[in-house]
Amino acid sequence: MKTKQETRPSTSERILSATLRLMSEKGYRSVTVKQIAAEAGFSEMTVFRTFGSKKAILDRLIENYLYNPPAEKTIRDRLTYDLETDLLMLSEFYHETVAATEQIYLLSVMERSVMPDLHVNIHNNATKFTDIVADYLRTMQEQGKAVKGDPFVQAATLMYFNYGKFATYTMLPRADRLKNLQAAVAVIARGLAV
Amino acid sequence: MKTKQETRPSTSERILSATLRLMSEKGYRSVTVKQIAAEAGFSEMTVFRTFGSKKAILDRLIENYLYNPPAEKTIRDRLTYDLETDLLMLSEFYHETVAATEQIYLLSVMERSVMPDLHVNIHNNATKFTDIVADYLRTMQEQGKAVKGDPFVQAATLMYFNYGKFATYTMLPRADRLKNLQAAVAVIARGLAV
DNA sequence: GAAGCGTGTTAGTAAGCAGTAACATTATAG
DNA sequence: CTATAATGTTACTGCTTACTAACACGCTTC
Repeated sequence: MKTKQETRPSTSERILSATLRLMSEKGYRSVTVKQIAAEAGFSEMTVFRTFGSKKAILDRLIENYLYNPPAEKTIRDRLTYDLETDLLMLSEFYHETVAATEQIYLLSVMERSVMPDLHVNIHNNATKFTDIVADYLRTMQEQGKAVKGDPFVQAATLMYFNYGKFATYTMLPRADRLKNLQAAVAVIARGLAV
Repeated sequence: MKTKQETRPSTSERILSATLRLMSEKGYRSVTVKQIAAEAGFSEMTVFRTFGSKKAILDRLIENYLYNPPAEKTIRDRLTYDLETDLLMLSEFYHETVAATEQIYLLSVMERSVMPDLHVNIHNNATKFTDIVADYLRTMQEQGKAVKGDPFVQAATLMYFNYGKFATYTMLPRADRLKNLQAAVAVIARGLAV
């Protein structure tokens, strides 16, 4: 535990972020420890001294992710109960959240057959988010502010859209991740309005 | 060229499909030639005799895909110019098309840093499909049967949704790929109706 | 300045894997 | 039945890569 003052990242932190950067691009097997060391700015020996094995670095990455789950805290406080406003806010929040863990997402996709738990975990987080949106839509239906229908299917419509957009821009990096998000959400909001 | 009568697949065909099956799960590097041989029901030697190298199998797979592009033929003929009907038909057609090439899709995702061309090619096919939907929506707008707006953004809304659904079920295989497709498309169709 | 810690360097081992060579066996066609 | 094509078996080479051992260097701290 260092002082809270942000200093130069530690050796293990630099190795971890280098590993994540490389493996989210090429996958576990294609990345060599030598490449990790070079990316982190150390010698290969230091990597082995710090983590013991290549596998241990990956394990630590996943452990770190699982212990710092994407925060879903205070979205509910920000609801205005105006349909389009809220759906846009929820979508923007989703994109912020997943953008922060997109490298872990890519890794989980590429190594899904080796570490199915991680991939399922990430999927479950998305489902949780969909549940929140579904809860919201149920409330809106009760208030006569949203069209009647299965709220989970309605929420999933929005979330599959958001996921499709996220995945596209994550695997094919370009600018403008959120380009046209407002206009697209407006279409869905209109489809859900009364 | 054998007779047209469908016989037992040839050696090279069996090796190719075994390779695609394995590599779409684990990626190029994690699959050994020995595993390919076992999956195809041959000895390792036969694989090398047939293709010369591991890389050559992959090259052939991609070549086959590029020479048999997903057919987009006669969708336009099937349009009814009823918004929801057509958007559902287009979505179903999209899912049929991509389901047929989902293994190539998975491979292109996992090897995207090694073969960016394939990944971009697949993305371009999706964009072409979006263009078709956008053309359709433009026509519908002109006929006063769809709400005014940028038709490409409208089409992309539907297609990001479809892609999100496809990707979810492809990377996390379960039954019911098209479950709730109709209800979800109905939401989007409602958002696009006049 | 001595001790200890973090890091680098060099050399090496062991395992896995792509690919080759040579010969044996089985299946198929004429 | 025989010749040929397809496939199997075994043994091997060479390369890559995870990982270890041993020693050297420099920086901080007391």
